[in-house]
Amino acid sequence: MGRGRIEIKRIENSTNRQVTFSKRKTGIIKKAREISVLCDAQVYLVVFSSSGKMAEFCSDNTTLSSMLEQYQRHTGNRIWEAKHESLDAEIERIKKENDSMQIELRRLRGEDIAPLSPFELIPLEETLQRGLTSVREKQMEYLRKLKKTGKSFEDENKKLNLFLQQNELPKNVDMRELDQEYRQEEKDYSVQMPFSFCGQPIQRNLEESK
Amino acid sequence: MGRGRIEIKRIENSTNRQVTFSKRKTGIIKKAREISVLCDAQVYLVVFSSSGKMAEFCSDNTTLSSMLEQYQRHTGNRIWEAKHESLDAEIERIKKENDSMQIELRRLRGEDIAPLSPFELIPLEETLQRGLTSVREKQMEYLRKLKKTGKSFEDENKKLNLFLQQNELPKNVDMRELDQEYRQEEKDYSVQMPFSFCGQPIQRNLEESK
DNA sequence: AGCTATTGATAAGC
DNA sequence: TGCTTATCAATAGCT
Repeated sequence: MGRGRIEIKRIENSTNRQVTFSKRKTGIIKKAREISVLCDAQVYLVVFSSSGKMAEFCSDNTTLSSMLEQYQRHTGNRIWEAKHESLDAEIERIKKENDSMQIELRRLRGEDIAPLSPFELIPLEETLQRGLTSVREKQMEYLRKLKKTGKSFEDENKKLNLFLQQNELPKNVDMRELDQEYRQEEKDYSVQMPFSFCGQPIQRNLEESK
Repeated sequence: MGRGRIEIKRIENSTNRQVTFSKRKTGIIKKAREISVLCDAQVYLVVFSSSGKMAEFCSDNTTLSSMLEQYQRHTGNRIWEAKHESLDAEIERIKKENDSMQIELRRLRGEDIAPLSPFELIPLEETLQRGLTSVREKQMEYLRKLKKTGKSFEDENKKLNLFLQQNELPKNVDMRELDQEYRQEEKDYSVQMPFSFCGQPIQRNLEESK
C-alpha cells in the first residue's frame, strides 16, 4: 500500500525506518481504536521503536492493569509471578545469611554456647583471642602515639570521662595512670591484660593509686 | 475500505460485530507483526472481544513481562510494583541488618579496626573479653564433667587429636595434661588463661611436662 | 468461510 | 515531522 509493494523485513536505512515507524504507529493505533469502538472490544497496545520511543493505546473504560488481570484470568499465566518468586528467593537467601551471622555474633559474645561441643569451643575461643589481641594492639598503638605527640593527657582524660559517663562505666580514670599500668604490662598485654575496666582488680588499683 | 465507508461506532448487530472483530483482529495483528519486523520495534497487543475471546501478539525476542518492565521504566508508572514494593523494602531492610552484622563480626575478629577511635575500642574489647570468659567457663564445665564421669580421657584425647589434625593445630596434646594446667590456673582462668594452643609459652609447658 | 468492489493505509518524494 | 499522491492492502457487504 504505497508506491510499490515492500517486503516485510527490517528496513536497514535508519531514517527510513524511523519514518515508517512513525507512520505505521499512527496507523496501528487508529486500527486499535477502530476495533475497540466498532466491536466493543478491549484493546491494549504498546510499541517501542528501536530508538526507544514509546507509544501506547488502551481502549476506553479500561486500564492496563485491568487488562493484565483479565489476561491472567484468561491464560492462567502469572506475569509478575516470576519476579515475585525471584524476590522471595533472594529474601530467603539473605535471611539465611543473616541467621548464621546472628548465630556467630551471639557465640562470639558468649551467648548460646551451651549446646556447643568442646571441639566447637576451641576455634571460637581462638577467634576471640585473636580479636582481643588485635584490639589491644590497636589500643597500645593509640597510647604510644599519644605519648609521642606529647599531647596533654588532661584533654584526653576529659574526653574519656565524658565517654565513660555516657556509657555508664567507671569514671575518674586518669589516662596517665592507665599508661603506667600499661607500661608495666606491655610485654605480654596482648594475651593477658584487659585494656578496659571490666575487672575488679584493675579498677581497685586505679583508685588506690589516685 | 470495503463496499462503502462505515462510521466508527459500535456495531449493534451482534453477529456482524463478531465477524468484524474476527477480520479486524487478524488485520491488526498482521499490522503489529509488520511494524515490529520493518521497524525493529517491540510490540505488544492484546484484544478481548465483547464475547470474551482473547487474542494477543508479542514481537519476537520479547515477552510480555519484559515489555511491561520497559513500560514502567518509560512511564514511571507502577503496575504491579505495589506488590513488589513491600518485598523490595524487606530486602533493603535485611541487607542493612546484614551489613551492620558483617561489620560487627569483622570487628570482633579484630579486622577493620584501624578506623576505630580509642573510645570505640573499649566496648569492643569488653565484648570480646566477656565472650572469652564465657567460652572458657563453658570449657571448664566440660572438663569438670569429664572428670566426674570418670570417662576415659584416652578416647577424648583421640578425638581431640583428630580435630586438631583436621584444623592444622598443634597435635599430641593430652587432655590430662591440659586438665593439670587448668587446675593450677582455675581460680582466674576466666581472664588470663587461654584454653586453646595459640600461645607459645603454654605449648612449651605442655611439652616439658610430658 | 470466500469474493470483490471499495475505502483506507502508506511508500516515496518533497 | 507534514503534506501529497500513486499504489497496494484491508475489509464491508454479500453469498
